[in-house]
Amino acid sequence: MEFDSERSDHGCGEVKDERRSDSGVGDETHVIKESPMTNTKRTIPEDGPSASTNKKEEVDEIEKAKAKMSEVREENERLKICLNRVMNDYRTLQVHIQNITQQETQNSSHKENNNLEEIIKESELVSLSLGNFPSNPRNDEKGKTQVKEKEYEDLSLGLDCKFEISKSATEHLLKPSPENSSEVPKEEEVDEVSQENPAKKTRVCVRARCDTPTLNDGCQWRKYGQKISKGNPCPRAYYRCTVAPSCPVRKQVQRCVQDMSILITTYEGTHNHSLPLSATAMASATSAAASMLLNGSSTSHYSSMPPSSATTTTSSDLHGLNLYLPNDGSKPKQFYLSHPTLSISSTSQSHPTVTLDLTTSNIPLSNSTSDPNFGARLFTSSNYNPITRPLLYPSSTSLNFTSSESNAMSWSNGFLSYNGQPYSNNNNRNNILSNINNLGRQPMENMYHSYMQRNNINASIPHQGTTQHSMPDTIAAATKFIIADPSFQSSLAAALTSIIGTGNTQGNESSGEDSGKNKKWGDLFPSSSSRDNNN
DNA sequence: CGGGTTTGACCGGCGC
DNA sequence: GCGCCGGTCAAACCCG
Repeated sequence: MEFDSERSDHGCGEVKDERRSDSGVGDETHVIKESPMTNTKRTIPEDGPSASTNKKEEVDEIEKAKAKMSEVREENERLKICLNRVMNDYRTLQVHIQNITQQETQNSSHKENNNLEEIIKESELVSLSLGNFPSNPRNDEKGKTQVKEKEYEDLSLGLDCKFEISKSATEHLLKPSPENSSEVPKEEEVDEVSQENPAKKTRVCVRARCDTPTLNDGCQWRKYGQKISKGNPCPRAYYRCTVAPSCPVRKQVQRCVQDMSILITTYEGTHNHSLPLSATAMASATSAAASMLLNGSSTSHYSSMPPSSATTTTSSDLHGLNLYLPNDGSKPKQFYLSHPTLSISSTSQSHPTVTLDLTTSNIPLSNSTSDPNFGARLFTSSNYNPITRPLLYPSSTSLNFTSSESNAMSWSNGFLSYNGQPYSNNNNRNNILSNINNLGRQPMENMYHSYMQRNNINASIPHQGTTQHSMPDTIAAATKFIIADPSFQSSLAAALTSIIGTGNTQGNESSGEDSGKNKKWGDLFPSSSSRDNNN
């Protein structure tokens, strides 16, 4: 509850400040904070008896303030440089991945023409789902890579993830000319197209435990309708975003029929305005989830599972990574990360839907296994075929998923560590842990190269199914993926933020005991700063 | 009184 | 073509 009020306090009123700090990257904030201090200090020596010493102190204070400001400026500069570097790395790696994907496609095309056609079909299906694509058929390889690039951009636009990195990176990729600075026409274009094809927008469904009627996601919503939907006695509420009057974003809120404490929130559409920080967290999560789905839609890796049942959670590759253990029959085993449960699934309805399962429950949700360790179940359930997605250069990351039970995996400065309780359903625990640790000790560059190599290897191995990877490979692959994909890190962080928030609403709030609760975004993912500090 | 919610009516897509 | 169902509209209502 405290969290909710805090979030709402930091709601839309904060947008202005964030926008301001975008240009100055925090300079002004510091100036504003410091100037009253210096002002009050200045008034002291006028009344004081020893004016010279006080003046000296005043000068010292001013000098300190100046030094601090310059430090902040330097830090801002460092961050900018780091940001640029990340963007460059992102572009480079995306080109790499595209080349690899092209090679894979070419290699497998003569073997698996039918499947490739299916992939292309499904790729276009997802493209349509965003409502942002021209419907031109793309038959050549170049066209397909352009599709992927466009998909990536459209997802980020269509699902509200409008961070400067991804946006500018995709802009650079798509239009190398420097004339892309104007964002407004692009958004208008996107909105126009999406309005042209409103029935095929991708939706992002967020499942989270929440006592409140709606999930507090940082945006302002106005309820415009309520319906009893079939198969669920709980009414479904329809909300419209009211942050901007013309914002087309809508969300549906409904209680889960199996567990009334679970709130199912489905987002649809594109915000045509800046988002508050708390809203960008959720938008980031949904965008990352959707991008995982989307990027999993057009690869030459594919599951043997037919894209049949609409809502069945099945095992599939995640960016070429199978996060499921080999099936022992019915129950899929999952990759336990830490406290919150995060799953990503998709359904193939009229709206392709990505589901972020942020519930932290012992109660099995959908068809997942029980979750004795409150582990973060990380899996995809995609009816689309996976893809070798563009990878960001893995920056030096500190991704800490420490739970209250202290059984957690954590990334710190590019190294993965695992503390406390192990993997529950695993006999090869030591192998896994050693594998993880070995993996974690690799420099990030080596990790990337090894990943690329493995990708090439995997490209030559025909995929018989989605459960062919060994468990250590699964963990390693998942680890690599998470490390390498900042958007997914954002997703996880947003999920954690959301979980922490809902946890508070459930009366689990303690005054700062929770290690994650008071952590800021940058504390969770100080990737840019930590990397820069290494220089 | 303005803004948000409620709720019945209406519309369009889809399956039979 | 018909009916079901999800989604939206808009008038009435509520609340601060």
